[in-house]
Amino acid sequence: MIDGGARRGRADKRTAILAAAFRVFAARGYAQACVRDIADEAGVAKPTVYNHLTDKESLFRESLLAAADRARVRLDAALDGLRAPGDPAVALARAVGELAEVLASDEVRSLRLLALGNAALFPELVGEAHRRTSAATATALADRLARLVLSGALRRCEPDRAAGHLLSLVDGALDARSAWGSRELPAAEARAAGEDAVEVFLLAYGGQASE
Amino acid sequence: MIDGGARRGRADKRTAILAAAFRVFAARGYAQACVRDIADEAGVAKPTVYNHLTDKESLFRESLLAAADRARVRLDAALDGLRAPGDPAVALARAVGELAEVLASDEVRSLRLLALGNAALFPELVGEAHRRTSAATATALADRLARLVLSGALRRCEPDRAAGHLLSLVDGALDARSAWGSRELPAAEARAAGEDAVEVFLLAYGGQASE
DNA sequence: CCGGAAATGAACCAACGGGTTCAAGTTATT
DNA sequence: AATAACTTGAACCCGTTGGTTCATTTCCGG
Repeated sequence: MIDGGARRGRADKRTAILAAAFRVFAARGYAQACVRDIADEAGVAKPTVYNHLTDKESLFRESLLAAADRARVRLDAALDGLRAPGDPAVALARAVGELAEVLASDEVRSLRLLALGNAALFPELVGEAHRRTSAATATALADRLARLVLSGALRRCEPDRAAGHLLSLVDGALDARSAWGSRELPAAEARAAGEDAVEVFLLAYGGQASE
Repeated sequence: MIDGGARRGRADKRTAILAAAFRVFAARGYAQACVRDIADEAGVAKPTVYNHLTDKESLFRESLLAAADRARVRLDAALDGLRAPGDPAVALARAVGELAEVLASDEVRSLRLLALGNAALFPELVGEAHRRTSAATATALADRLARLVLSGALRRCEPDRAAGHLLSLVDGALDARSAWGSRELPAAEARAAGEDAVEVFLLAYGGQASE
């Protein structure tokens, strides 16, 4: 999120470049994206790109990590609904539905795809992106689930493990319905996938009351 | 699996080329893999490659689809254990453990990664690979689960939906434990992930006896 | 409004790699 | 043995693209 390098050039150009880079990389893939296109998309001249970032590789790294941080914010926000009081079951369905929507969004999907698809070239990025998004979401969700256990809405269990299971169900449902992302998934359907996941999750983890 | 084009050149060379191509693509990624390397890996001269396949793109397509068909065979084999008689719960754990091992294997992981990572260049391949592996496995598993429902080992449910849930749990567990595949997963751990998935699955779907 | 940093565009370089060609050697088939 | 198909290796062509240079213009802080 923060890296304290002495920035060169105007900051707004830099962020425009990184955002454009991510879009172009996502659309064409790393190798097929040429710096020229990225510069155009950013509304900037090619030398300007090289004034801000040393080379194409760092362009990829930085733009991807920035996207990961943006994704993290959105994922966290989706789970924030679980902090509000109210019926835990409906809150869970709502929050996870929202989470599924975010996970199915273009930006988040592209992020994961780009990291995975270029693992050969950027091995560190896979783990780093995973840490900043999936892993972070898992622990955040585990925290929320722990409270639900205490409140009796969920049966006694290990929150981390349960969070992993719930996220697996969501991811899996999204993958299956979109055929690995080859079919565009409308927001409503993504939300439905999330709610479906919650339903099964509650079958396994629900408290006595919700069974 | 079969495509009836009039084959040119010696058949053994062709299969060697496709196998080598898949290995090189998996190791370096599509764009970074050069035809020269593939020819070397196959123990063949470059023009020979172009004698069998028109260009690099078809080289990728064919090698990937061939790998998908190989994967399909292994996936089906893993589920075949469910046909044997015996305690359904242990059979399920064993079969899904084996399935997880196959899913975590280099070849199957690479296949998925290559298809997803080059979706921009080969959009059709994503759906096709998904159909030949994940989707096929899902329906095969659904068939097995249906029998388990009839035998009373599982509670009444829609087999397709249940199969999707079980596979989600397996995939998710593998992704989480390997950090999206960035950490190599030993076979034993993969198997454990599969068995863990079955455990939760049975919590949600187990018959009265297994609860 | 002034001065230095930053942005521009155009031209340029060099490496890389897909794809072809060709003459010579090898393998099957009849 | 003869013939046709296949393979080989090496050289070659050429488009693409990452990265640089530079003279000129634009922008922003003081």
